[in-house]
Amino acid sequence: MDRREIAHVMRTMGALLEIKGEDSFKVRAYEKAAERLAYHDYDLPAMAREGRLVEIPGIGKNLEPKLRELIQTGRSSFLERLFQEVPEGLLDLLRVPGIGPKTARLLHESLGVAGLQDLKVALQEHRVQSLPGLGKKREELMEKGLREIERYSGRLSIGIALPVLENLVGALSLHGVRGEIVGETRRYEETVASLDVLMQEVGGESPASTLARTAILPSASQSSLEQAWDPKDRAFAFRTSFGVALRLHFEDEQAFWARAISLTGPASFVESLAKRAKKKGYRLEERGFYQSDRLVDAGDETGIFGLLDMCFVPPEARHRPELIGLAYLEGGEGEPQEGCERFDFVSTGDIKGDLHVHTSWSDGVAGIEDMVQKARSLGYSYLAITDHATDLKLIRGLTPERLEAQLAEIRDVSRKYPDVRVLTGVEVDILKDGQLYLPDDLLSRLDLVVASVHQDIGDAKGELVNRLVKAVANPNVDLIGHPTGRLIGRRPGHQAGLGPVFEAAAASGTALEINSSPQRLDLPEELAAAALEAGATFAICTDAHSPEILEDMRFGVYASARRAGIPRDKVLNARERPQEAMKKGS
DNA sequence: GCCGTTTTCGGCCCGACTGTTTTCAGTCG
Repeated sequence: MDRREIAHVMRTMGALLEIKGEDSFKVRAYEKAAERLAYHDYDLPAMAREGRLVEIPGIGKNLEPKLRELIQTGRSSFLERLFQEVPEGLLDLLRVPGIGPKTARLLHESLGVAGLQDLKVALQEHRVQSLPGLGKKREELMEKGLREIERYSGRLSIGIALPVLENLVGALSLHGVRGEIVGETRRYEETVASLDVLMQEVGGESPASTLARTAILPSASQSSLEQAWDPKDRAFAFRTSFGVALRLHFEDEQAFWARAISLTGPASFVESLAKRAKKKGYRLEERGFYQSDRLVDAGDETGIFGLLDMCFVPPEARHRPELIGLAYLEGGEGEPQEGCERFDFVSTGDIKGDLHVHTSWSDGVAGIEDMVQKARSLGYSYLAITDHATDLKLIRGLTPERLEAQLAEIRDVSRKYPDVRVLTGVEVDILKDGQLYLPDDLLSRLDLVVASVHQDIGDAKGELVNRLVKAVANPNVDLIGHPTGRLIGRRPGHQAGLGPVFEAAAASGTALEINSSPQRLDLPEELAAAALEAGATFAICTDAHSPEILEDMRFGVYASARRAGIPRDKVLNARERPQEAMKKGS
């Protein structure tokens, strides 16, 4: 079981306890433990064996046995008990805006609502507004949120899907078995409906034997493996705790890459590639790349594109038909890969620094020095420390006084690490009237100012676009943080009518963030493409609240920027020197 | 439920907003 899947189960336990009405700090303890497990790479099987799980911060005498069972058997009797008391579907209700644990329980106990489908019906019949404490407004809020949730139901964030599959492929390779990530995950879709890996068949070994030998699914017996095998699909399908299926496809060596192309998709791309093949005298099928009924050994996927006189089309660009046309090298011979600058999108290797991170000066969990050390380990040339300046009380934000104190600490840390330029910055709130939370004279002294909307996200007065335009026009603002404010699968954010913001940003040189957090991916691909069209520049940032999250940069780069076709010269933090990444210079 | 103790229990993420109340519970950032 992947550590992220274990973390997911712990989080589920917490949520179920919350619905049961348990003490909120107890719930919090499960969430904290889950967080810890998700982001730290402990050798869990060894620690479980040696009774050392309690060494993990947040794991005490009560969580230890639950965690150990989960690690060693892939099951949890505690979770199963909880599910007997609280229907699984109630968990989904918690994602609906306006529904917390109390309301979820109320809906269940008085209306028998046990999931999203029940809720939908109850809302349609206006039975929800009759409940004590609820009313018409609440019903409308739920109805609106439900639509957003339905769009993402049964889907898993790329932020979990990708690392889980990378781990799995890594474990396979330790056993000499080749695996490639395919499907939506390979294309960096924001969310995926299934987890797909293509495994190469091992000569003289059945797929079930190969799988049993690699022990990547410790809880699966040989017989259960044989049951999960679908000979027609040539794939195993397993249920995961994430609610999406894990599919392990098998193919022999000769047909491996043809099958990989087919499984990577999307269907429209595979179809047009097959047409191209036909035109070039080949036949591209699901299970082989042929010329006159003979399997062609093209080497790998790139080789197949080459034989079709095409540039390699990166998987994350295959959903865009106009890009496929660009890949054709007519009359082309020789080295198609070299002539493919048209796919020269910004890449993770181009990123020279992160311009939006938090520390324990506001709601981050690590100190400035920890973040700087992590930035160094990633090979960055610069890092901007941008803690919150906000009047939201939950976050202990930076006041002018605390900001002064922080600047002194940044100076000290800077001296210690001369190889990384630590930029002074702030993430300042855009208030309800479009003013910023800190005064201009203070902002003008900082290297970099991120301005973001955290208040009145619901945009009660319909002023959001004006607020953003006002912030963009402020000469002290370098970057607009998570411009739409969406949270994937939870709230849609403001995705319509941002044209004026993009135009203002292009005119003033204020960059727009592509927030790399897999929960946000904001700007999303379509809007990033629109902003690019409008002439805007971008900064791809992680918004990290802990050092590990600095590694999430790739999600912004791939799942938004590259899918939108953004070139590196439009990305501030792909620039070599920090001064170039700041509008004002330094 | 965890942690850190002044070692056996109290603190841990606070407070505005909302819609529903008739004095506030629940949600959310």
